[in-house]
Amino acid sequence: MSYCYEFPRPGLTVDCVVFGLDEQDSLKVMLILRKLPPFQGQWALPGGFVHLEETLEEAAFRELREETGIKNVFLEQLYTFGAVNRDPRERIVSVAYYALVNLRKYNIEATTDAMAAAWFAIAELPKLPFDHQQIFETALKRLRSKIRYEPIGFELLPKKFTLFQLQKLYETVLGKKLDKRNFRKKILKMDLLEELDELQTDVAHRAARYYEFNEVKYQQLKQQGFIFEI
Amino acid sequence: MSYCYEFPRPGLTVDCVVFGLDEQDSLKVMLILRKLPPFQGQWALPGGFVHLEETLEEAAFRELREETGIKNVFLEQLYTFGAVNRDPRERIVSVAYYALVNLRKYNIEATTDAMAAAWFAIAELPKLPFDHQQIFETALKRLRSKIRYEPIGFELLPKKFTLFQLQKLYETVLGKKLDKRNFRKKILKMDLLEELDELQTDVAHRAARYYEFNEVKYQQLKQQGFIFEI
DNA sequence: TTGGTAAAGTGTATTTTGTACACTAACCTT
DNA sequence: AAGGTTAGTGTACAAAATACACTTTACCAA
Repeated sequence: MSYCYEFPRPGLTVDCVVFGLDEQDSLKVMLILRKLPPFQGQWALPGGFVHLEETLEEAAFRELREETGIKNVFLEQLYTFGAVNRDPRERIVSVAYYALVNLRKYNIEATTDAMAAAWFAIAELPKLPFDHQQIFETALKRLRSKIRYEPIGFELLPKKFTLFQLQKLYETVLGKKLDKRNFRKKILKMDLLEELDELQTDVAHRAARYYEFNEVKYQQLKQQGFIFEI
Repeated sequence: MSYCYEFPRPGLTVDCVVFGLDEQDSLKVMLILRKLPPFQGQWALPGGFVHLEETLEEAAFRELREETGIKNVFLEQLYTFGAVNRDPRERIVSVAYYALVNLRKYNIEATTDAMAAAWFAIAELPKLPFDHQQIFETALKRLRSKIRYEPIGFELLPKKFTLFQLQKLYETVLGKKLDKRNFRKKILKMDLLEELDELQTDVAHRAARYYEFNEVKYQQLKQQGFIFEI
């Protein structure tokens, strides 16, 4: 069976840049091992062809689920890459998405076979096929700028987190140290975090308090013109 | 002649939202009158199918030139729209771009036949076909947020402009009044404008000084971490 | 020529926000 | 009991944002 058109058409794919924070607060990206040519056996961004009956976002979620087991995560369109020779086979245009994941929930072992997908520190990525290096760089740049004026950082943390975890996250993503007192003052003043009655346990020092991000409150404030900014 | 593939493929198009500022400092969008079905005879965003041998940006520039006569303008990718039923014929995915134009240079009469393209005030757009209303709204939102932290507003003005023209532009796009003294203080402090030895002529009041945006200086400062912000 | 009109151009005082900085508290380990 | 580790807290200073009103210039019309 084949599908014929009057004019030639580019192929259309989606690719995903999945970011996660590991236990040492370092930023990682999930790559998959390609099982088919081209670039068989190389690590690459998860992705694949868009089906006719699904939206672009649905295609991105489907590929993520199929290739890495990840679901129910923050996912946002990044940019569409359309260089003429980005794929060695033929003209293929790719709509890139980026995702933010609480990495603790997605130990690779639990979700897919460990040989097919793995987390890589962003400073130690292998050489990527196609224009995936460029896609990754675009995603990292977007994450770094977006995290400053939208509260998307919480997507990388567990539901309950300490203020210091949050600070470390910002330090990691933005690549600079922040002042502890000023950071706390600023984030608490926004009134977006719920202070929980729960403290850390099993830590070798004074236990920190847990907080939760209040998404509903954020949406309300946003309506009223509030602008999140770190 | 026809082109056949093993799996069905969506069609791939580009659409452009072209913004211009008219003489009364009001924001306009260029629409074209569709000559072919679907939606024949309706006003719509300029756009068309992506060819195999051109990038997405090249396709957007080509369609702009062919349909409106516009060339050499600021053009940037906006978002890719992929709802399953956005086109009544079949599945078509569209990569949207937005453009900023010095409208005085592009009087419709000078560039293309006046019946085929026209400027519309953004508050008085006709009903648009496909998801073009949504594309337009996305573009307007992008323009409003981007103009605050990138010096793209200058693209809408002639090369030489007065500070008051610039202020009016910001007031129009952002939809609020700004303080004259504070605006001048802020924009001049950035040191991105060249004061020219030239004044307005033929105005019924004190003539204002012309200024020019210094793109080279902006790129240098940006390298050094400078962030433009209004 | 003169008076009216319309926008140009200019400075300061106040408020708000950002920044720099150091010690005590609590809990675990040895 | 002492030492190690992170939690948690306030103030003084600097920088940036904001609010605000009058004089200057040029043309036009009477």
